[in-house]
Amino acid sequence: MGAQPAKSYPVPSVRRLPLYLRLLRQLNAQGRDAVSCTYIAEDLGLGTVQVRKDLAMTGIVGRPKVGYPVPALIDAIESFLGWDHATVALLVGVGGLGSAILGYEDFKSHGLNIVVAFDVDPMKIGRRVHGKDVLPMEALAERAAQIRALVGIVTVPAAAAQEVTGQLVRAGIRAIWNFSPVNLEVPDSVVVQNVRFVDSLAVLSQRLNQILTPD
Amino acid sequence: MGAQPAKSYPVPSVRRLPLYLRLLRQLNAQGRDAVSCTYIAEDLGLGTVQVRKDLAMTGIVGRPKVGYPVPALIDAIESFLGWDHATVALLVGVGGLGSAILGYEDFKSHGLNIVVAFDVDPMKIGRRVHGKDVLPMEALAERAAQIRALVGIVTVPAAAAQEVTGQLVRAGIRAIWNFSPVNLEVPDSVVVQNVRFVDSLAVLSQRLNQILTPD
DNA sequence: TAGATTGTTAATCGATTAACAATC
DNA sequence: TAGATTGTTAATCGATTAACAATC
Repeated sequence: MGAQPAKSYPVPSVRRLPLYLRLLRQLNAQGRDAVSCTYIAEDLGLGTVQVRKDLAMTGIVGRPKVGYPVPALIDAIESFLGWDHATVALLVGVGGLGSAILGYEDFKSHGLNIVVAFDVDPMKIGRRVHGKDVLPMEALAERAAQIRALVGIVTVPAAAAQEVTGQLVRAGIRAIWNFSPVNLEVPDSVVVQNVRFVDSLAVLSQRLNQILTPD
Repeated sequence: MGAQPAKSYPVPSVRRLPLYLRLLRQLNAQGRDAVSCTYIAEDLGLGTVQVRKDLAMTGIVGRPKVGYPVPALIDAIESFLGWDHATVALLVGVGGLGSAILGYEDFKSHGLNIVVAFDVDPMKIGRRVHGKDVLPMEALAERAAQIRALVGIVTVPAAAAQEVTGQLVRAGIRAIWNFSPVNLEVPDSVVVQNVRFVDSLAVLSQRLNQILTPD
């Protein structure tokens, strides 16, 4: 008895799963029913052992000489990530990035169903963006409960991010996908995943610097 | 003689630099002229040794008992990343995400100057988006040379990403910031940095799954 | 001086890769 | 059967963390 160790998987491996999934869906569409690690590794520029380890994480079992069954592997990855069912999400902050995310059709095939958006701007409230209603912040708590939203997407300016996060947490949201540069404070019962463009830009800049100054 | 080993820095450390920079700029605006690792680590939720190692990478030297001089540390980070001068960038693919990036003012304070955009859509060509001209793809090579663009931002649909990348490489671009899900092929002389939303979503989904199913 | 803080060397931890046994 | 491929255990590599010496 007591709290389970809550088996944790390597983040780098989890991050690679969508890469596999994309390739596998292509292969599936082409009617291929089996694929080997060698093939996947070759195509994605990874090591064969790494691919095997990553895939093993999802519970899939391959067959020597044959490889992995494509449809079963797709199912295994989707089920491991919870992408076999749609998770209800809402978005706060209908600026440029928020609007782009509302219009990004791909999330649907990745387990995320963005149902409604919220903003403080009276010019935006009442409109529909990519088919989704933009409601006032005051409606957040009630609507979130109504639709049983589990994920909150934060695309507000930095100054508003923590305040919005508090509202999301109080509204019963369990995961926050944060596109603002702020380090959000949340209770342990809520998960935060950050997407910070400038972090990625730093790596780009540093590597560009390096190839430009052969010093 | 011979090719230098080209000293490489840990990617995780480089990715953390914008986090430090953001805090330091805040402190600087408040007029603080020195800051300790303890303070930084506390504020960002990191370890003090990690902060020291990361900052040491930029060449900054601190003073025991005092800490680091804030303005000098900002300069050190900016110069390490090449953010002390604007790097000229162009963007290809003026869809939702592309437009959002064109309007994202923050990149200017992170060394990136997005000068012009390109698209294939006749409805978009000739327009201005967030003050930037949208030109036809045919104009890419000439304009890229004219403005001496070093960075190409790829925000086109997956199907077009590799083709566009080829055009960018031929136009003399040295770094590609790729927002498409495709693994781009480029020569060794060109750097690619990927931003893939669904990779981040995978981590979010898996962690959400984990807190929802206490199993 | 005493003590806070930096800088560095050594130990730990976790992910990747290599070696090899198992199996269809 | 032979050989390709999976699955796993051990070795390596790199990043983080701990211990401690240096210094203002």
